[in-house]
Amino acid sequence: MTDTNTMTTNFIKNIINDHRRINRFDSRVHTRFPPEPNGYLHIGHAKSICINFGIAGDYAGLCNLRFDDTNPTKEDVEYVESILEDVRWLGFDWQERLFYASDYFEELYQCAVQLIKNEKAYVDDLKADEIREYRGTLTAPGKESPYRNRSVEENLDLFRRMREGEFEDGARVLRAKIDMASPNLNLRDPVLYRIQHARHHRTGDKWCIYPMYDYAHPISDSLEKITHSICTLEFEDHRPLYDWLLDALGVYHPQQIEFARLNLSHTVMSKRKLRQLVEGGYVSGWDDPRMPTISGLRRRGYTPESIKDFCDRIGVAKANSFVDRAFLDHCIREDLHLKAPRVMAVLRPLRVVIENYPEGSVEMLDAEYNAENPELGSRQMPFSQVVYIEQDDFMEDPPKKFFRLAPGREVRLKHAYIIKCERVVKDEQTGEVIELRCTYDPDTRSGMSPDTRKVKGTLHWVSAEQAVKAEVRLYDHLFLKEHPEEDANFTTNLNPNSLEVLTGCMLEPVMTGAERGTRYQFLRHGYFFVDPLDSQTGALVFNRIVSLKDSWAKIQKNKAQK
RNA sequence: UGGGGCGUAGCCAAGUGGUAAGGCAGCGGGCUUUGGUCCCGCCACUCGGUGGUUCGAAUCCAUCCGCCCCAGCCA
Repeated sequence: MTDTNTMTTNFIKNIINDHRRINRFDSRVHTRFPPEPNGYLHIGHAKSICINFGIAGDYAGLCNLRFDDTNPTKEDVEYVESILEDVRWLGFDWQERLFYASDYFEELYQCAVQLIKNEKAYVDDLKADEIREYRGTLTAPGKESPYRNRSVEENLDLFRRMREGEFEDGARVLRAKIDMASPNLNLRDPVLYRIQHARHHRTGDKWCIYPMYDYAHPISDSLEKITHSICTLEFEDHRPLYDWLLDALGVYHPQQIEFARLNLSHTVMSKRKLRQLVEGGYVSGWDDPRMPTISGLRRRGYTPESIKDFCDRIGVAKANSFVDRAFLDHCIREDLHLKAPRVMAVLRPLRVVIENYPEGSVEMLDAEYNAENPELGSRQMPFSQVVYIEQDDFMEDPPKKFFRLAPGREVRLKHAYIIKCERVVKDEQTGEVIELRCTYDPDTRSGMSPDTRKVKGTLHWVSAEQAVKAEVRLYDHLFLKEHPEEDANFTTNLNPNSLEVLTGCMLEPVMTGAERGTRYQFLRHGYFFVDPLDSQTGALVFNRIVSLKDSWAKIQKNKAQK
């Protein structure tokens, strides 16, 4: 992993540096990550998590984890549990500072009472659609509710009775008394509390009125003595309300700062759309390895380090942006490059018989796990008369620059010998190549010195007799289009080939013991993860995390386009 | 047509009056028992456009253009 984070700067850090220069907030830095438990976290949330916990770490400050659980009808403990797991998995520690907005319901209520007493809030009897009408439009000012000038006593009484459950859902709301003519719609007497006779996942039936985000959030930040309340751009318009409320209450006042949320190419990021993919059966669940959710990336085999590195390197700014998926791929390849043992796996086997190799004899060849990281050690690989190679590594009539196996041509089998293709055996019916008859040069075993000849191609292979069968799942972009959300019905852009399941894959015998949740490089293919749920000893299942870069495939693709 | 933001390479992004960092992608070459990695080189005479201020402007001013967000009793 690169160590760019400590050197990178961004506009948020610039603001914080300014604050520290003038000793604002006593030079403290205290952030918070405030998810609503109404869905699973995705990589966009990871960006926010990394910013909030990262900045706290950079300035020796603190970062709280706080659930913004103010809407019981949409939230659930299933989500809070998954969120806790995801943040923890990413490697962040909120220590003893796990909070819930619902912990503050009583304080929030008392603050509302104070606003009423100061004639800064009132109970409105208008119905939802009436409030909408009274709000006006983007260009026309709104008009004041007929209930706007009730007495403090009446407001206090009504608000208390709202809490006590005297009224039906939607019968009344508590509103801030600000300015119905404000060009900022958020200031046109925003709703602070609504009546919802709903059971809350933490407070149960204690409450039947629930605070709105715009009301609960600033006060929660204030109570926690947050210094920098970092959120996404769409809340920029809400900042005047955030500031108004805290000023109206005369309480500790954090600074809200907004940044642009992350968009990733070839996928969708909104909770609503991700939910649609799950509920529509387009994917197997929130943790489907094709999903951009934290749980999906984890199931796929991405490391927390690679995700953090990615988040650190994409930067933080206010311009809307679309980060290329290729950059995420780059980050995981870089992370696994030295970490992952490199082993042989033949995904689409082609049988090769080495005619001059003594039948029935097996020799063990030494093979290091990672030539660039000797610490990973080595293992023994059996070599025998019958091996499998990749179907793609043989062509009967190869093009110019193909330097793999072809009739009459030689290649090296990595860690073993140079072999020559003598004959091609085909299925009499279909004409399909079903076996290669080859010879080997016994003087070319790896490690022998002097090395005999140089050949252009080196192939991976597996000895047939000892091979371990496995299932391998190859993943590709979930969507064909770079920006699938451009179309109203984004599901039409789904990639029909985003998952390919290969069942007859042949692995070298050392892989028998591959443990769930571990990562390997399959030589010349990519990085693979032993599926933590589906893999069994004797029935191994691998997820492709990311392929290796493949310049041969690129050449082929460019040629095909011409 | 109200308000709030944002425009630096194909994609991110630094840059805060002194002459355009870095990464990804791409292209060319070297090395290579992974067509991987690694190494070397190329890739913005110009910062949305146009005027202006200045010895000097991506940075300041004016004006125009483009894109995003806001009319939930969601967050």
